[in-house]
Amino acid sequence: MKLSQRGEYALRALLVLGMNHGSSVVRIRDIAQQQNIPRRFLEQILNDLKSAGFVLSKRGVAGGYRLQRGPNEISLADIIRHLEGPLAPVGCVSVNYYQRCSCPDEGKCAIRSVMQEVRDAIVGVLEGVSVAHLCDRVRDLQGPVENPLDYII
Amino acid sequence: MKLSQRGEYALRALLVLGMNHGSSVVRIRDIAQQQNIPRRFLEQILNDLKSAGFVLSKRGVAGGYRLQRGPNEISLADIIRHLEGPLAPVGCVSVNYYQRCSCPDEGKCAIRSVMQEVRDAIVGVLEGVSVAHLCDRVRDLQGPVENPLDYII
DNA sequence: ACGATACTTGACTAAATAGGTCGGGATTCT
DNA sequence: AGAATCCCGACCTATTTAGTCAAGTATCGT
Repeated sequence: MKLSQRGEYALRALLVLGMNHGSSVVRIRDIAQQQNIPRRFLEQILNDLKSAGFVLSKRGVAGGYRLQRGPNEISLADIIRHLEGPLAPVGCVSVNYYQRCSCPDEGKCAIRSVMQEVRDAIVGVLEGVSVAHLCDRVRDLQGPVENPLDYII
Repeated sequence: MKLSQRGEYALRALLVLGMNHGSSVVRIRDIAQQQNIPRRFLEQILNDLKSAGFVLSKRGVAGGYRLQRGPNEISLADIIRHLEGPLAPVGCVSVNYYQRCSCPDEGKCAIRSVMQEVRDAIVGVLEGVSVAHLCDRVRDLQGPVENPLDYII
């Protein structure tokens, strides 16, 4: 479950969009500058998030991105699963990306039973946190600010 | 924290050594055959585990490997940390492999605070399980067997 | 002493993944 | 029309993963 750079960028971008939910759209360039993400790379990432249904885009002069669903309907688990694949440390305990492993009997595999616990622990945290929750944490951790763009993410 | 093939092989090998603790040593070939691990690759892995102090080796005709410390003194966290590096999903919440990330203020980073919880959850499980615990689970999951080599791991 | 058996060491390789970059096309606003 | 913005696919380089291989060294039984 090591989060790739790509994954971290995606989370940061979605958090920016979450903080600006309600206002129209945010430009790639603004997100890239504010978060110090390579612009071209971020284009690619947002495109991916778009085809996955996390965000919407608007083209043209006043174009940009915004969240497709409400911030409280998107869990970090969903996002990371889409970006990085399984949350589980091994395929044989993954619910969404199950893959049989080479051991003779999964039901009797001790390593698997531990990994199952690890998976449950990870999923427990990530399913419980939505983009909206992240936004709350930002506001909790920093004092209230006038302009949403002033929040440091 | 996706466990690599190498890491899984290492855990399986250590579990075999744990189940055979007390008897003298176990040959690479036996572990490889029993666990269906490529022999040459396993050589490499055990060598690594040896220089890390997890196992001891004996050369020559009646040679093989055994655990260096007692099975209850080796936690899965230790093993995986050595093999795969940080357990934390991002470097900025890793205790043993801390690495500063690019965000302006770690103390106010909402993503980091979630990742911190994920790390704690993972470490909580893996620190709590030793090779000895794994062996217990094997015996719990399978009925008792005469020969330690008959346990399916 | 000697040969068989096992571990030891270091180099090597092929394929996949990570982390980007780039050029040019399609839309939309003014 | 023209500028700004997203869209799309191809491309690139470095690192990691999953192994393989050859030759060397220690140990034991006879």
